[in-house]
Amino acid sequence: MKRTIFIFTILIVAILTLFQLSKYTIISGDTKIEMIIGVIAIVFFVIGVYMNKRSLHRKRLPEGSIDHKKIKELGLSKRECEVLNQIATGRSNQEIAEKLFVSESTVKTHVSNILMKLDVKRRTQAVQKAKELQIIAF
Amino acid sequence: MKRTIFIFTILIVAILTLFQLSKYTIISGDTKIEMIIGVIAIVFFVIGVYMNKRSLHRKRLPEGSIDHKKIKELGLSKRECEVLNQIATGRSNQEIAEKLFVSESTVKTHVSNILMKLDVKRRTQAVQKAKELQIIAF
DNA sequence: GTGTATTTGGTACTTTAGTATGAGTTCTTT
DNA sequence: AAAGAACTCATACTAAAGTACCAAATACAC
Repeated sequence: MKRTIFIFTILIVAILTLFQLSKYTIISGDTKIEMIIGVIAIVFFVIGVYMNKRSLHRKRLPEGSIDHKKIKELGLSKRECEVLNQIATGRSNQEIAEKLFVSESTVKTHVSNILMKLDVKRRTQAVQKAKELQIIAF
Repeated sequence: MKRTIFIFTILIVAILTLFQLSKYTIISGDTKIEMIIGVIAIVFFVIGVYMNKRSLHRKRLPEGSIDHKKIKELGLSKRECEVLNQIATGRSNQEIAEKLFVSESTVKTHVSNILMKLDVKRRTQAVQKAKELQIIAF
């Protein structure tokens, strides 16, 4: 949020400077008007492209925001959600165990519970359903 | 492609018109230079936003269409792609076999080849990678 | 502090997934 | 028609994944 304010401040300053500059140059009369207009056009075009990109990014990334209501409905615990996300990245039980510093048995228990709660039979289906329900960040 | 040329033509015409208009108005001397610059700035800002949106849309929406080049690069056959899509829906080898009217052995062979070509070890990873490479419709 | 839910872990077992190898069939390309 | 790629299927095997059942440590609310 601080960065946004910072960027906007710089932007406004830049715009005002451009305005002043253009006025000043016109009065002195030794620069062609086309040049100034060209510069302004390019600058604002770039600004337009840049700001649009930023706003679109902001909309895309927070799709990572998860449906916490549905998670509660399904009764998924924190740990189970972690495991579910690990499954979604394509990791094996063994790899998940190493990543979360627990035994493979524990992971298997979690996986079993996840499959039950999501009402599916395989981990691949779990990933599919989790995506549909938007309870994972993918 | 035709539409792109059409849009660009209109754009260039609009820009030239603006230039001429600005020059004309300055000569007549009864409009303030700030107004003209402001209009140009706004117009080019809008153009920037619009064009950026279009180019981004072109990249995002046809994600439903698959990267056929990459499929060829990887050497994936038609059947293998079908199996890959089935895997992505969370189906088991047995279920895929029934869906495609072949034996489970055949499916296993396909899956093995897919894993090799995608350079992964598990079907869950294959789904993950296939999504990244945009070779499945998900 | 008592009870409930979570997290952890184990054993034993069944099922599914994946590998390796070989081979017959179909389809296309030259 | 011959070569090569793609598709098919089988057997035998190893490796994961998943189930069932149990149990202890921890956390947390009441």
